[in-house]
Amino acid sequence: MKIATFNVNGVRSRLAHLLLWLEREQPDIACLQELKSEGHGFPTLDVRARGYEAIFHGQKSWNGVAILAKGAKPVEIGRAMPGDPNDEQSRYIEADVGEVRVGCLYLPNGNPAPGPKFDYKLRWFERFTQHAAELLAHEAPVVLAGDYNVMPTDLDVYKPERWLDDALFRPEVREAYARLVAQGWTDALRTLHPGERIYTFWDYFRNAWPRNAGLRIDHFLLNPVAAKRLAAAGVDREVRGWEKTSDHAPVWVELKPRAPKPRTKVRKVTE
DNA sequence: ATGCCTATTATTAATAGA
Repeated sequence: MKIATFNVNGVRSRLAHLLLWLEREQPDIACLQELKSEGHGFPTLDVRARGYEAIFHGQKSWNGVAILAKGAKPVEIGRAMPGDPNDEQSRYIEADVGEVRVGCLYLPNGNPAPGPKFDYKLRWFERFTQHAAELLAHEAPVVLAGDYNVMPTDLDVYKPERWLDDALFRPEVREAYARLVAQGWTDALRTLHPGERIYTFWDYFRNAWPRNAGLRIDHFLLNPVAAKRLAAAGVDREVRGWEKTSDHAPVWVELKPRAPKPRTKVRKVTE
């Protein structure tokens, strides 16, 4: 089973990119972020024509998240991150797709830091961490996928010293990510590719893509049940090279099928 | 220290992104 996450940076302006990517890569589940569109702008019929059913949490102009699944509509579990009933921003949606629980997130950017936006980011991170603690022990595989807006370590930044005061790399944010992972989550890409430079985002500025000045900010966290089945993980870098493309590339993981149940012992005789 | 580039919204400029 292939599960992907893709910050599309505008689902309407990036519709052709999204559809071409779905046709080529055929993920079983796709998490999308930065729809930048209200619900009625979501291309339900276009993705259905490619074999996908979708649920989404849209918003005018900004934010917006969606979960797509091949052949079956995701069963929505929730769309509001607990902890702040006044939070109006569409940054999270959670669903069951078959046996897999999927959380699709778009964590706040937080710049400029310090400031109210940075405070909001840290509070959101804390709410997410509390929610994740409940999901960790779920009996079924849990996959938390999306744009976390944090580079976890120096290895995840083309030039760490330049980003020290940025909201994506400040110590508070890296520590928040580390605390989350320490609950028992597996960072899928880093676990399968230790020591490797992996980027998922390249700024539109500064000629970042041609010179590979990238950041790793889109992540997959797996609970122990899912981590046991982790078979492969990667980045669809070629998408970032397309014309008028998103500044993020899609990221994916491959989970092995569920192990067959051990043979049952001799059935108890009841009478 | 700031802009670079891009999308959205609302009217040619402001805001947000990372």
